[in-house]
Amino acid sequence: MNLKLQLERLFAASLQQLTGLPDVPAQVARSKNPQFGDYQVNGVMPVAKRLGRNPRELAQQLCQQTPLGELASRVEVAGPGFINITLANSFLDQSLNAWRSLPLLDAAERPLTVVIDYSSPNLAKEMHVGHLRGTIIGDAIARTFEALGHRLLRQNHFGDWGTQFGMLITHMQEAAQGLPLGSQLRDLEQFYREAKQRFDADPIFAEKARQNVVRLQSGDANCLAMWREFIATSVEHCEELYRLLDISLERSHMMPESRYNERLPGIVAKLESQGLLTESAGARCVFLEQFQGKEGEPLPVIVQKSDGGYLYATTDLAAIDYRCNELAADRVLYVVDARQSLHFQQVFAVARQAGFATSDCSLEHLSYGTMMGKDNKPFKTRSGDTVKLVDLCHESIERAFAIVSSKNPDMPEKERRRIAGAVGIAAIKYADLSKNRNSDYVFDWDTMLSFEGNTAPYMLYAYARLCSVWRRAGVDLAQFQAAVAVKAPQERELALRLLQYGEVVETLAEDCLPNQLCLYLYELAGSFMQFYEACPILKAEPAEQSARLALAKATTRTLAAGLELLGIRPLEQM
RNA sequence: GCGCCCAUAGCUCAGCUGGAUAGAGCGUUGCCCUCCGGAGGCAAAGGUCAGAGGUUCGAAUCCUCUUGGGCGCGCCA
Repeated sequence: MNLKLQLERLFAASLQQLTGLPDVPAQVARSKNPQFGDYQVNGVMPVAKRLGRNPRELAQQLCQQTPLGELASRVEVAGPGFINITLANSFLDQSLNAWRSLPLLDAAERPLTVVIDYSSPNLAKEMHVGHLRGTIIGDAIARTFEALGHRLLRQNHFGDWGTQFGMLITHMQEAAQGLPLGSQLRDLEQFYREAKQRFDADPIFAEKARQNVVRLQSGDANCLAMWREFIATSVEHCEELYRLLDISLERSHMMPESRYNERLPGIVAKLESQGLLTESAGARCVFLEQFQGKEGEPLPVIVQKSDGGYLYATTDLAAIDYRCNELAADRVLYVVDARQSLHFQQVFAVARQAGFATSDCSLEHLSYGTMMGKDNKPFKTRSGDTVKLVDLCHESIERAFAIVSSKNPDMPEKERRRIAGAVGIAAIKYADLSKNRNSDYVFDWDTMLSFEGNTAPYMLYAYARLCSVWRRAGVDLAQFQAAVAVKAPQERELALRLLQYGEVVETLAEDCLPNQLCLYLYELAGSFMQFYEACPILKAEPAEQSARLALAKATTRTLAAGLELLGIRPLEQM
């Protein structure tokens, strides 16, 4: 169900017929202003300009030649050459009634293999707020592609192989005596800080750490064993968070850096055989003309250090090779923060040049901005430390619990805890997802936990209210079958909004901006609230009641499905 | 020095990739409970879209410059 696409095709076809020009888009868009109908055709004016014709005249002809049938109740030329379309109520009814027995989303006409690289924490430390956005946004995008029937492959490219592991292993060797390792690693952040302190302060420790990196990478059994133990603990920490945040990443999606280790020499060899490698100050680099550094000197992509070690650019090249050639990806999406944009530009360019990425494989860096505190500086604790993700989640749940308790003092505590758990996590996710990922955003507890405005609590409330209607009506949602019959303006508005679900989700798979879906769901919830105020359901006459319940059912399904794409579980009561 | 991103209502943010009179929420000022969950709905006030040029039927959106902010630029990831 994609009204926009349906109209676009109708008008584009007759525009082509009318002008003889191939591939002219009709530029159908939702109308912002209700006086301009539901949809508008914007594509006539540019074409008229190109052909030196009168745009209003051409628009008039286009209206007459486009077979809209029963679809529209009003089609008119307006302004300099817009065509405004008002859909017929009967068409809205028919479409909604047909939709009842269909999946909410159409399967993609051309299913793609889409690889998405997200979350990808560094296992040396515990996950902190810096990982939040990528994890949440990536997860929503992944769920969306899946729902549209694409072949979606999650890749959790976590950092388990860097230089820091030498440091951590050394600290484990020296500090592990006495306490069992498990208890030491309970606070990974603390453990990392201690190791880092010793590394910076003690040259002997630092030297041992460097040796341990070499031993680890060359397969020393002892080092490997300690490394495995550390990684296992760290992975458990991540998984605990994924469960808490309801993130769809699982073991099978783990494709850490270490897994590319044995491929790295081959990557460098291929670059060399293609004459792309240059040695500079002992390091092996690829220089591309389009990248310049300070003072206009060429900027290298270093793929092998002077000591022979490999770098994350090398691993990323190996990952591109794997994703494009072995996984046969059509699109590879990197949900990584904006500061790495130069890195990805370089790596993508080298990958193309060297043929690791074929020309029909699209490499996309979906970057996102920084999470800021209320002071407009990167979000930190009062003492200036990074905030651990677990702590953030628990604080959110606690705050939600206080709010839920004040709203429902008589509810059993267990129930309030359950609701607070869902609301607290939903609030964090929704606050992030509802903002355009490209910009930095200010993290504010009061705004995100507010029940007013475009927030998780408002959305969950709207859903709970819907569920309450079903309980009151004594009707089983799954069993209920009745036809929609739109009359009141609020019913019409809601019906139209419902039918736009598909086009919104399909757009999301194009531009990967989940805030578009949030906005849609917020407007849907708003349309429902207005309908709910203006059109009584339970007190209506039987015929009217079942038509309204039919609208309510479509709303319930759509809201639940949309929230699920965002990784948010709706609550039946709150 | 070079490059990327950002600047929209008092505050927090949208603006669907160039469409008509720039929209929400908070806050402010009012209104609506004989009503299915008031955790709601309705309304008002609030704007030089940082500034200046340019492109064109049409610009918050594209181009150039200026100002102000964030980030990144050789062996960390």
